[in-house]
Amino acid sequence: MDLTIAKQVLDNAFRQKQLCMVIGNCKAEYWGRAASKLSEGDRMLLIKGDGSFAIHQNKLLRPVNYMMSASMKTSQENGQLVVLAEKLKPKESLKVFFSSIDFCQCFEMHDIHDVRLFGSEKQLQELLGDDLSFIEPGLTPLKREAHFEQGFADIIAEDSKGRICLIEVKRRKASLDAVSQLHRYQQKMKNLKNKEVRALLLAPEITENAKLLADNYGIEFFKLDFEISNPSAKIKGIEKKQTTLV
Amino acid sequence: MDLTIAKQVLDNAFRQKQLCMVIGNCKAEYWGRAASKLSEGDRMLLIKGDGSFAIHQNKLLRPVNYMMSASMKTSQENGQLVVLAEKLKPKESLKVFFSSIDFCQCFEMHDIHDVRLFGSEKQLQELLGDDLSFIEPGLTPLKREAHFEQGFADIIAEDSKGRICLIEVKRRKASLDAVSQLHRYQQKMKNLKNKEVRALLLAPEITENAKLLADNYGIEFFKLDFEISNPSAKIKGIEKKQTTLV
DNA sequence: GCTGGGAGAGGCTTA
DNA sequence: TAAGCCTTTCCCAGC
Repeated sequence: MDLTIAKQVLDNAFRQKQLCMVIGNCKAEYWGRAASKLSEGDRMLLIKGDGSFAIHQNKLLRPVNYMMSASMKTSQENGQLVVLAEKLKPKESLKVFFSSIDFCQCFEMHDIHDVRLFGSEKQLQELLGDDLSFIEPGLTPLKREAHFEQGFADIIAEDSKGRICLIEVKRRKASLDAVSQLHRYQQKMKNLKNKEVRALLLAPEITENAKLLADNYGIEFFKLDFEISNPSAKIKGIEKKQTTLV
Repeated sequence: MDLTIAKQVLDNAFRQKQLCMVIGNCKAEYWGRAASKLSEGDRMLLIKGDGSFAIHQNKLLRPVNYMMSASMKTSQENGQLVVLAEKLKPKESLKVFFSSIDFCQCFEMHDIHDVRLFGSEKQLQELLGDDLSFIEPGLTPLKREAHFEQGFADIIAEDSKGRICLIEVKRRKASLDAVSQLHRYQQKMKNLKNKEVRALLLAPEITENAKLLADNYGIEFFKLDFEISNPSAKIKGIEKKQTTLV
């Protein structure tokens, strides 16, 4: 395909915020938050109406080079079609050099619906929030998402003995990060209230090291059994995993 | 475009591991790690030779629905072209229903070069590893074996007073996570060696709360000044940020 | 605008 | 295979 034609097609499409696809042999240079060089090869350039700019190889989900909210400019240099994406804050530039183009076409896209997702962490929290006796008898919610200066806990509750309980819900296997995160909230709350604060971590699983760290911090782990149905999610059960006494 | 033709084009392209692009009006259903429903709209389906499967809207960098390493199957149901992506471990399925297709084409992609990235965290570590006196006079790296055996800090060194120093390098502004991460290493090392262990956090910046937490944990923060040049990165300077005495 | 944190995170490396 | 961690993470909600 002729590079000059391709340039015209793109320039017009940018104005109309169409979805643009270019396939051809190209190289690319990025400079900004990092820097990169991509040598010649067949790639697909995907440009979207909101300025999303992505160079895709024929592998992996993610683009090999990309920019969000970019301003685009095309030009011809040395018999190549150059597509430049630029951005301020942070200052970035991505330059693609097409030596040949197999395909270049743009489409108007009519799309008013966004995806509805079920089984997110937030949804699990909501399912739990209503009835914490699932977790432990006498546990009553105080307020959801109480904000601290350092982040927040998913649920704050009070147990039957009047102790504050911070509850963190994870939809995936809990890792060291999750334990550290909850520990930070626990420490912060302890300092605020100047009394004992329980920390409860709910997750479908936990890694071995994370469990050790949780035990070390006095964080209680509960196995959260849930299923993703459609169009929602359902808590099937919650079981406390006691610290193994050595 | 005729749906039956599109089906043939795709079936053939899957066998040849080509890059496939389909544009048309579709809806989609996902079930697996979570569940989702996407109502009708114009979208682009991008399928790659390695089984990467992505439904793109005309906005955002990321696909609205996707699957990696998927097995693909096409079929026709009720006058719709159905493209099904499935996977085991974890068990997932993504079904796309095209009611109409504007475009469907596949390309053989010749591409042997991958991107070379400069300014990664690992590269910064390597630049530092050679000469720690940048950070503090008398700081010397410990044996590489120790680094590998433990494997949980970027760099392990010894200061002029013979104390073990754990050094964590971050290429971006250090957050609470970074501080927690380094603190975990510090605690672990303390328990192993049963003596004082210094923890040094090197980053271009640090958030306010992260700095407070670092101070609280006795983690020392150093401002790391580097620049991304081409084709590499360069450490420009390292300056210790003392705890502000209130 | 910055900060914190989730994500169906993805993707890589090492044990 | 699992765990841990980096990413030009992306993306969003709060402040």
